[in-house]
Amino acid sequence: MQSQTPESDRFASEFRAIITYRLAKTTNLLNAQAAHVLRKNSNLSLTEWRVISLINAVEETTASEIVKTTFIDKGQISRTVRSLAKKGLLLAKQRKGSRRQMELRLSTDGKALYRRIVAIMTNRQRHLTKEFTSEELAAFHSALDKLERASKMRDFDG
Amino acid sequence: MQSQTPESDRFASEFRAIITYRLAKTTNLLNAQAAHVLRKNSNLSLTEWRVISLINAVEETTASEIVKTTFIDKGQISRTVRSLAKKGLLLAKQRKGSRRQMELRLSTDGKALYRRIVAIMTNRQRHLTKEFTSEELAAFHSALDKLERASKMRDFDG
DNA sequence: ACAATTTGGTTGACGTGTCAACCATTCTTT
DNA sequence: AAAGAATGGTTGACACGTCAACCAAATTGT
Repeated sequence: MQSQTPESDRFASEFRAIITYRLAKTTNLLNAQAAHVLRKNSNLSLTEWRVISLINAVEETTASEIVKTTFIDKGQISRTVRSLAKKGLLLAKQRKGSRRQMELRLSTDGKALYRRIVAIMTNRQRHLTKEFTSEELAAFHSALDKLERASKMRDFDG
Repeated sequence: MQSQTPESDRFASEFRAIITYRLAKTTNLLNAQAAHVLRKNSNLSLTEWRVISLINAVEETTASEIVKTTFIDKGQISRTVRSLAKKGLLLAKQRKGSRRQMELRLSTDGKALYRRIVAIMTNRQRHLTKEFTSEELAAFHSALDKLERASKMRDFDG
């Protein structure tokens, strides 16, 4: 068995203070957890799952709209859409009045899978936030907003 | 020009609420920012930078200790250590009394590079947190702690 | 109507992250 | 002292992310 104390070592104090480091670590842990849950309950990757959720939320969308909201690379979205289509989980058809935009929707299988997985993921979300008061949650979101805004700056030398 | 509103679209409300999604997005933005800053000011990858900082903080360490604190994959650490050694930024020598543990330290070049980059990164850290009160910062860290603890659970079905 | 620009999407190359197998060494148990 | 388990580290295979080039369609400017 290993020590339970998180970061029970001499790095601890120095690095807990660095916000990006902490954030990256927590996100990695959470992503690994999500990937594990998905692997166990489906054959979806995390990106595939995110794309499915997104499409489900708006019924019908396009690749570029997904890119704009998620900031996931457009190449990756292109490939993910194709793999989901190949798995029969989404339907991509020409949007009428356009010869290049694709109208993306979940297939019947896709919707069913979504419903099955979202139930599990909602449990997870509940578990993750159960020690948060609603004020804490709001504060957390607002902190993320601030960080996102601050992430636009590119130069810190000079 | 594009709309300035973050997520000024129909996905917004649904997904802002999902904490892991928000977290992943913010972390991606911040990591991209860090990678950009590093590319501009050095030839270090983000992982290399993290390893350098870690080693600097404790003077002397081993690969496995880095793995334990960062949760970065040990294979990746192994390769990163090698590439840093190849760049002449760190020294890996046999720890005495052990024929397999490597004692890792920064070289003179490594220390100089660290000092140069850490100045920039400290500016960045300041920029990122400048809109935070110290209470907000503490609350943010505590929220990350809670999430980290909650990330250990693996099953949400059943 | 035409050229120039922007947009939607695809592809290839490459770097990084992740997993599992593996080996040598060290520690534990008997 | 030997067997078995645990540890430190390396490697290969592969999935995923990221960047840039590219193409066709659509929009804008003149």
